Amino acid sequence: MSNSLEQKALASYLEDHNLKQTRQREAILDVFLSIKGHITSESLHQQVRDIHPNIGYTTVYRTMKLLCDAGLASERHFDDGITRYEIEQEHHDHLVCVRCGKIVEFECKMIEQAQDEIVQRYGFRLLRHRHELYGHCPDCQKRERGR
Amino acid sequence: MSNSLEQKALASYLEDHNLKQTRQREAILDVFLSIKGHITSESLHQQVRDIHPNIGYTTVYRTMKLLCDAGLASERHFDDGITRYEIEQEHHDHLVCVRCGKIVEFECKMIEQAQDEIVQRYGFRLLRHRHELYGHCPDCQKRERGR
DNA sequence: ATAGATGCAAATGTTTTGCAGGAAA
DNA sequence: TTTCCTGCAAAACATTTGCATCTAT
Repeated sequence: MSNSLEQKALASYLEDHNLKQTRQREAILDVFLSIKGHITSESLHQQVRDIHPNIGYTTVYRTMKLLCDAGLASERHFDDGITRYEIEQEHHDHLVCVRCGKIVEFECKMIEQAQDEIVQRYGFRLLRHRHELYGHCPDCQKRERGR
Repeated sequence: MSNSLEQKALASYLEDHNLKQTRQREAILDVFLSIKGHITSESLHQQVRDIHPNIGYTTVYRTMKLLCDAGLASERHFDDGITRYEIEQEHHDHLVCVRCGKIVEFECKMIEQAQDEIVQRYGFRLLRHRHELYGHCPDCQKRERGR
């Protein structure tokens, strides 16, 4: 186990909340951190099983909820309805390819400004937002033309 | 049953696809059209039951899928994971109050333009998008201050 | 008469919960 | 040794499917 910032953050969160550091929690965090992008509970469970065979689905769910509470992970719900987790980081939005499933992250100051105006117009107080663009990625467009 | 545009659209869709016009389908469409905003399957089922007591959940689901295929309804998945249906109309986005559940629709040309730029930058072809702002509505803010 | 629709019950897929045994503090 | 965790099995949801029956055409 590498001793990353996230590992330390988890340890201190656990300590602060009188929770225990277990091999399962470490293994799940390890696998989760090794993922580049977004991972489903199922895929996470499979990968954790490779290094920690007897781990249960339940523990994966419970631990991911814990990581979310600790601010290390966040849940994403794209249009297919399956929950995915990603590493909590600077806010960004997503471009999703509906053919191959590729997910690209983007950020746009202009849109954030426009959002603020809208929120003001309706008198809301903004807590968070989600903005997803669905389409075909360059590779899939090539593939389409190739046929 | 009123003979709205949507009723006629459904009738012609059914005819075109060799499907049958049934009392259940009419009842579901009637209730669905009477809703101002977004409705869950459960709420739709309850309301349809009031005017057509023996209708099954299954039929509600199947009919809503049919209405979506016919272009009269569309599915929405907000962050709570429960499917909601809305009347298919000009594209718009949503402001959602996370305290009381109120949903307000908005539209913003500036954002649409910014989106087009992003899509071009990554070489995607845009099919659709979703943009949701989550926060507290004015009423809930008042309530908060009142405490 | 026939294709298609319905409603029930059962299956599905995902996530949650109860609980007895097991491990960290 | 006490508190918290785990893994299993079962429950809980939302949604879908199989099937015998019914109905629109």
